Amino acid sequence: MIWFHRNPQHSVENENIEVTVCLLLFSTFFHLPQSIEWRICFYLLLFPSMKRLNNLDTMATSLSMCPSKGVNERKERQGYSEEFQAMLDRLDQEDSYEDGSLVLEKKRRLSFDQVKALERSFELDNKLEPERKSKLAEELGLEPRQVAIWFQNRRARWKTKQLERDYSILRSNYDVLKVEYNNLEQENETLTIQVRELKEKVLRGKAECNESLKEESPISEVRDRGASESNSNGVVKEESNVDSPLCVSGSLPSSSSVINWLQYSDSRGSPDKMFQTQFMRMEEQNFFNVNEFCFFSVDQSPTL
DNA sequence: TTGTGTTTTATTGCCTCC
DNA sequence: GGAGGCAATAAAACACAA
Repeated sequence: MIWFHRNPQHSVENENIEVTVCLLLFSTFFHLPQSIEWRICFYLLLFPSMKRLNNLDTMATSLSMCPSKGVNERKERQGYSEEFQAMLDRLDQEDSYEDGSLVLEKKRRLSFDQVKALERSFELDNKLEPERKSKLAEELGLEPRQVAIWFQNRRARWKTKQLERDYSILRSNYDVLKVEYNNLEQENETLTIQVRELKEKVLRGKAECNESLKEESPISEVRDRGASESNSNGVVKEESNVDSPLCVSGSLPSSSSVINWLQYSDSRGSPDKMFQTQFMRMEEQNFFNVNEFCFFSVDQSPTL
């Protein structure tokens, strides 16, 4: 009975041959009749579902090793007894109808030419009007519904491809933006470092100024005292502040005083020109803030 | 040969439009 | 309410590696 195994990818023809060989052996062994009717009955007994997979005539011809085709079907059956012929007809009819509707054929792929014609038609217009559907169906020997289904599935495939294309475009745009963002981030970092260095220079300049003032203080004190003696309204103190604007004790220099100090020290030739130029430019653009040096947040990620 | 993944054909259920 | 479109899915056919 190992012969009767079922395999989904096993062809019906091969299986019929195997069954036939097995039946012949079985019949010989048990002295059973070896007529074609007996073989088919035996076959149907063992494989009641098989009558749906292949039509009975194919099975019968296969079992009898006499293949028949199309118009010869009735002729092939003429060799059967009347009762058996009637049974075949009855089974054929049962096989053709199920719950009042026709049993559908097994799923068949469209031929190359059919697909080519449908593709051509789809390229012209991916929507199918009833007239075109009927015409195409007639030309290709298909059911109008098959044509409609093909167009429907083709539209779905086209849509999927289109989505993939759109995605790849968006992806490449995103990659470009990301590279630009990384460059800007790097630039921002460089500028931040540069600003920090400038700030340190400013503080260092202030310290140097304080030291130099300490050295000059006895002279100025004498001068101040003399001036205050001659003029008691404090004008001289202002003059001394003009000479050294950064030296206002106890607070950081204001931006205007920093500029004045730069001009002052430039006249003496101590800070370098580049430093002054950058500093002035930042001052003009209101970029400079003593407590905050970052140009923009680096935490902000690029978005499309 | 067989298991598995992909493609193609077909069905079902829902929605929109006329 | 019927026709047609669409998304989700089933199932058969096919391709291919092991």
